[in-house]
Amino acid sequence: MTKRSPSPEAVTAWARLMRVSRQLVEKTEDALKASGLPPLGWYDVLHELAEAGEGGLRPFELIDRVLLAQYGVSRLLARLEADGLVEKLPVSDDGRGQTVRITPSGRDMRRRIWAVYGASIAELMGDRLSAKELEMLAGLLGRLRDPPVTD
Amino acid sequence: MTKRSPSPEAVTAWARLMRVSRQLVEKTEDALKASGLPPLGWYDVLHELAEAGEGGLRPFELIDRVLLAQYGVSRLLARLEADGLVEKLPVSDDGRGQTVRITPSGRDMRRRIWAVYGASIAELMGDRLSAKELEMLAGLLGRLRDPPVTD
DNA sequence: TCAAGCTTGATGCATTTGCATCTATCCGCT
DNA sequence: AGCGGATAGATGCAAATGCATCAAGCTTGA
Repeated sequence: MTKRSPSPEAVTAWARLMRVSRQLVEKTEDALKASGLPPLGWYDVLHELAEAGEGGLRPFELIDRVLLAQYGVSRLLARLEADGLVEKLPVSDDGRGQTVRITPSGRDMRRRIWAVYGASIAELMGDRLSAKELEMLAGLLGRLRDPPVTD
Repeated sequence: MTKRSPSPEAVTAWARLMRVSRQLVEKTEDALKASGLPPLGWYDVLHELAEAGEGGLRPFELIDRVLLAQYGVSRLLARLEADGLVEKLPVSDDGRGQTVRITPSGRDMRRRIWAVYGASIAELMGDRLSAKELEMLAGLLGRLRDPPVTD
């Protein structure tokens, strides 16, 4: 197996990406903590479940959407359920599985998190780049995604 | 305190940034694990110490450079020292402090990690965007950085 | 039909992280 | 000199994560 060297441009872009993404996450997490709200991961799950509607989602469907390992989803859902933000329903045609649905209080929590999360996004991204630049950034990032996106 | 809403462009760019950065980190960590190498955080510290040269760095200087909390640095250095990759020296003019210096075996480890890390960057960034695009990406990300960069 | 193997989700155990706090030293001020 | 507060670094304890494995249910094929 031959190892390749990255170009200087690739290294610079990588370093910026790593540093910036961690800074943004950290600041947002700090804002959430300061408001007594749960971490970002909770929002991701509540968001996906809210979008899924009454039908809910199977835990394994959440794995790819929130980029967590199977056990990560399992335990995060357990915490959300313990807090009454989601509920687990047995699924008729598969005795192993369950369907997870967001509860009213889960929807409420999602809104409360978004008030802070959204403000953080507005401050950290919206205030620093124009709409055109944001689209360009999203486009470039889309090409790094797996699977790559070409919009 | 009035909460603001982010623009759709900002939300899209944010979502892409979050997802892509996590995917890239995950793939790179997987590659390191597959080679029996330590995680990315180890590289960051070894890299900073290698750049610092024989003079080494004080632990508190690493905090901002590697974006870790104070206790994170303290414990990561303890692990690196236990593995013989760095050494801690008392510092003459401050009895509280210490200077951390990379060892030859630390330099070697840094090289071994880079062989995999660099290849990962080349594959995940270099292969997907042109040099021009990488520069543009770095420029946009630089504006999101704290403190913002205007190069 | 039923054994072999796959999928879904949970969990025991070790490592890592986060938070709060601690010790030791240093600095500034009176 | 000596007190009060700040700074450097470590650490006890709780929570979260990673890894391996498990149990239960499903599917396939001889």
